[in-house]
Amino acid sequence: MTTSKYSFTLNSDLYIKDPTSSETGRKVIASGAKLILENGIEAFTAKKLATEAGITEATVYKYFANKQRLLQYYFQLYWTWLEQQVKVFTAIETDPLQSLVKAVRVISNIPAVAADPGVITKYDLRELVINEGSKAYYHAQVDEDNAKRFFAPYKSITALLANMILAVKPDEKYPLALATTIIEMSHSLKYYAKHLPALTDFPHETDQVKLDDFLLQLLYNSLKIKP
Amino acid sequence: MTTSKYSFTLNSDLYIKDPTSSETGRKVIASGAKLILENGIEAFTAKKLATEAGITEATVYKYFANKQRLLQYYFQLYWTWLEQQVKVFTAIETDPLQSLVKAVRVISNIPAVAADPGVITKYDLRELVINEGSKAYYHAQVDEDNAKRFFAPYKSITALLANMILAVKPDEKYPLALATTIIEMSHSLKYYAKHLPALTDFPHETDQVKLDDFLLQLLYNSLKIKP
DNA sequence: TGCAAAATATAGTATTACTATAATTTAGAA
DNA sequence: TTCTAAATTATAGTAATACTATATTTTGCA
Repeated sequence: MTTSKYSFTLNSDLYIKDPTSSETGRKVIASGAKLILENGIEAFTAKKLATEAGITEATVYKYFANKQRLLQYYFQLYWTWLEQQVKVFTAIETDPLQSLVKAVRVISNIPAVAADPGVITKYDLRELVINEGSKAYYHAQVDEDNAKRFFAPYKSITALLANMILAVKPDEKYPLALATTIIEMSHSLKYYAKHLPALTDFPHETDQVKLDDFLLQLLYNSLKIKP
Repeated sequence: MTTSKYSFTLNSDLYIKDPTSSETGRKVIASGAKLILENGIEAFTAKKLATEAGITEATVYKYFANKQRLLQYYFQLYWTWLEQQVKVFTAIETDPLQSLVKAVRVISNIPAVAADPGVITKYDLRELVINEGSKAYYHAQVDEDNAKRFFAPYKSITALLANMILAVKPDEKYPLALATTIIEMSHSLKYYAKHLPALTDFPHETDQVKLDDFLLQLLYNSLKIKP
């Protein structure tokens, strides 16, 4: 493990050379995210990344062993950052329920902001993880990768939310499964709203409000609390 | 659309030649499922399928244009079959709540049974869909594929469950999102229990009972009903 | 200024995801 | 039974991919 520019620790087994340690590395990250967002991970190749970033294919492989690792890098970066966000935004709350509600809102809704050129916004990073994130672990090598602790940040934010659930309802039988449900659905329902709206009751992209409302309802009802 | 051996209709755009119409086609389906289950869709190739099935690579392409279509075929087969199961098993119930509970149990739990050799069991088909199913729609071509109605059976079972939810609680604001949540989590929590148990409260594969209990709890609480 | 590290240019390999076509086998109709 | 059409095979080929290797050049910094 090494500390990177993001001011938190990412698993160093993910990369060969830390991409935050050089301008070239940062270009790999930014161009990779752009291309994966535009055309999906399946259409993404090292050659396209090299062309987009203005570097050579061989250089790409100096940073990441393969595209699965690059995807897992984004995955880890996202969840690590999101957990930090949750911690920052809930720190000011004193009431456990208010904390929990705040946490769900932070997880469910990331505002779009103007980007520094050549840097991925968190909004884009989130969209990347919504679209492709599940492929980081729905993979034949999941157990190996899990042993390398590649999914630790995802587990960590889930555990954090589960503990906040327990703080509100200490006798909750399934805090982890409930936390997992909230986190997973906050992402997948967003995807469905955009691409398979028949699976949701909030078909338009604009209906973030309804998604938040649904998730909070689910939570309130599960904790048997009145809003 | 054509009617196939499964006694329900699958979208004929999924295949070039109906694989249920010949022994060779059935071998493609059975061998494909076996290989995808064993090593995942990423490691799966037409050549391996041909070798496994004892046919030639060219023949495989007479049935399916590419492996994405084969995956979507399994996806559609599974959800079509599962919806039928739900209908069969809920037909005998008269009480809407009992119907709904039965539906959730059918969706969440498919018993392992002895296989006819050379035929995929529903249990294996389910595992395939749990492991790889999301890749049928988390894909850059999702909108095109949706326009071709490849996801119709998935939408259909979701709508069925949503209507059962409405039968129990007519003023439910988000019946579709709730149905989607139950269906999605019944599959993904099973995967997590096996591979990322830290995300669940029922770590052992044996704990199907706890998964069922969790999903029913979620449902009861959402509908504000006491078990 | 000199040296190590970083990046490039270049090349090459095995595999994949198909497509094409001619030859052979098979199944069913006349 | 023979004929025909369809199914399948055998064979071949192509463009692209996912890397790996290595010698050369550039760059950063002590």
